[in-house]
Amino acid sequence: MGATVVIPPATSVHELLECPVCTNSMYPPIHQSALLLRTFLSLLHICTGCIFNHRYVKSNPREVENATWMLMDSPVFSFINSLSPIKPVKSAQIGQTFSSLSFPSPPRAFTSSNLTCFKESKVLRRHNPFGASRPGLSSEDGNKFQTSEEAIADSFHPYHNSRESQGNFHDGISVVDDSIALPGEHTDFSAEILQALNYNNCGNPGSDPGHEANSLEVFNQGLCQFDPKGQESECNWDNLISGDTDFFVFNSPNDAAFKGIMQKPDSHFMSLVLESSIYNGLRDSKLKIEDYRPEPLAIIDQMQDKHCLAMTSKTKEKPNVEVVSVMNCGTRRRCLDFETDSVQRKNSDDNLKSGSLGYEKQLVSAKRKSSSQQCIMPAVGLHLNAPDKEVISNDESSCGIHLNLPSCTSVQIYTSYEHQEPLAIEVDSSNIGPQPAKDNSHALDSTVNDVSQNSPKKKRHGDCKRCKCKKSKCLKLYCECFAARDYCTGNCSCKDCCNKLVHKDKVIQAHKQIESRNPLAFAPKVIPEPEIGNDPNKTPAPARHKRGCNCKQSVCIKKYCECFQAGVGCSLSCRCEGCKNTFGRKEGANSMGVEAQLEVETEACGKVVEKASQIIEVQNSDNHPDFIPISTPFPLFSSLSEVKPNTRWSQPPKHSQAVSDQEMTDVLGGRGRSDRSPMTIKTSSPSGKRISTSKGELTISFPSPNHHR
DNA sequence: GAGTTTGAAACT
DNA sequence: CAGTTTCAAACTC
Repeated sequence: MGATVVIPPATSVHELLECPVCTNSMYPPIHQSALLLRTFLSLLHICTGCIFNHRYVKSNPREVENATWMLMDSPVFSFINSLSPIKPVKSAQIGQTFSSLSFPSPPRAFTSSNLTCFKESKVLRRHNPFGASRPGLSSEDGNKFQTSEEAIADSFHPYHNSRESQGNFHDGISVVDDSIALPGEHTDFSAEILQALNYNNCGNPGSDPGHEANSLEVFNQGLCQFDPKGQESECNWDNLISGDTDFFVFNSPNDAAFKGIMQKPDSHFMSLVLESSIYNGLRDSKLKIEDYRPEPLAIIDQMQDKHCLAMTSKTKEKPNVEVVSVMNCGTRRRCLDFETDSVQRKNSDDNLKSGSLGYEKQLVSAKRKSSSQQCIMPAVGLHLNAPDKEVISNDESSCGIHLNLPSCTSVQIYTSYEHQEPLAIEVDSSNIGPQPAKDNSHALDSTVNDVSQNSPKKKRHGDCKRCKCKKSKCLKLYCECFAARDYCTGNCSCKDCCNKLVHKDKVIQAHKQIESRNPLAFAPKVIPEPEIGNDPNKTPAPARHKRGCNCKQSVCIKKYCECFQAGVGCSLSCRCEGCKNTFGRKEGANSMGVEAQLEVETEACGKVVEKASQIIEVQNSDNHPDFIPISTPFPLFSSLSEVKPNTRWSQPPKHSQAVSDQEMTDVLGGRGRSDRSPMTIKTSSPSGKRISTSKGELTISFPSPNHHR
């Protein structure tokens, strides 16, 4: 307790952090479900691989995160628990504004894999959250908040009861930006904010009275980035834990961090907290904050989505900062409206003259509507300087966060609460520039998709749709959501769905029933494969499907095959016939004749080469500055890199659909691995085919037909 | 978007 | 445990 940890900042946006334990580059964030875990790890700069098995993380990133409960027994967790909160000793970068939308275009797509962009970190320093400097926050106040550890603990099972799982957790991590200066102009605002965020009455009878108010939110600048021209907008989940600049975990809104943020409306600050079913704890914390803000406050009941975004932006304009917390699955949502405009503040009583009333009206309207109609509200986050704009979108399909930026750029962030779902942003920048590519979501999609790789049956190419169960009531493993231990959302198109919080009992019952039948039914399907010596040829994949597939028709080269879908090779566990899994065939799958095998291999390899050629073509034609070539450690494309020496594709070219992210992902090893180790792609020719290039043209050479594995 | 194919899950 | 049915995702048109 009380140890001071100074975390050095990365020096470059593209600099990868180094795990102090293993000295490897840190594994990037994998998906959203382990947000808090990754937050902790990021703050400690300890990579996921050092928490879990490195090879397992490589091959089963999602499973690792699904197994974050393991952390509870991890000494690292104890270590984290023993640390006092962190606060930065270096200021956030200043100079990016929403008004100018000068966010740098982040790397896209493949960033999450080997190329995760760990942006510039702040030097963080822990401080004692139990110090006397907690004005206005009594111990009783503290009881109102679920600790971040509790949130994590609660999050370890999607069907948890956050209130039932009171743990013996203590302090959280607080990151305070000491450098945040308070423009006098905004002093009143901050005071107002803080006054508004009055916690004196916030209570949580169910909480442990011994608990200190704790980490409330995880914020991270750079999570979402907006292109100045509105042509590019992305949410970079990697940034969420990458130690990026302003990374805040508030002890409470009364905490200095919160003050700083709110007192500095021009600070470049963004945050996004996804509220999934596993984030009830965090959500509860959020709920507490907003519960006791006297006004303006709107309560939106009976929400089902699971997002929460809070954001402030650095803008030279005085933003109306409205923080809207969206609760999920029948829990309430709270909406905050922070006005920074002094005039508006002074005239706060005269809301008719201020835009905030517009918010209020709309929010209240939304509340009424939601209360009366039990509508499913998509995620709502923060709205900036857009009092005249729609605050909350009731479009279920949007399932996102609607941001109205001062520059008239409306940013719609689409994200499912589900960790495996793609995240997307749409930017309506009609007033400031060309319309963004319709498929802005694609970039994010790819980003998050990368993050969610190796997870079977997760992604459905850019949309927010999820399961479509009709008969199973989403209470059987047929249902992807249920199988992933997630609740269905409004994004699902299922019928008679019972996989909702309101049917929690049914869900748990079904869960238990299935587990009684098969205790491992919800266990990761892909497990690490022990290395076979050091011969890479004998280690087709670092993981394999636990039970193996049983494919008959698809010959394991389509997503019907769970092995293929998981991006792993087939193994002896498989009972497939005519296996042609490009990620690796099971031993003894060479029953086909040499010619047939060669044909198959040629076809498979040809497809890979074709895709690679497309990529190269796109790259050459696009020549985008953000298209960052990097060296490839990975055998297949080390050959391709001959086309462009030392070239690999950290991102797909922007605005190009010539090669989809998914395709690229597929080409680059299937599921978008999140580690940055060389990927094992079985198209590296079981028969020893070699891909070489000459003057930019790809050629494939084949060894003797007698060559077999 | 509708229909088909496919293989896992569930059932017998 | 094997065979059959159910189911929903993946795929095709």
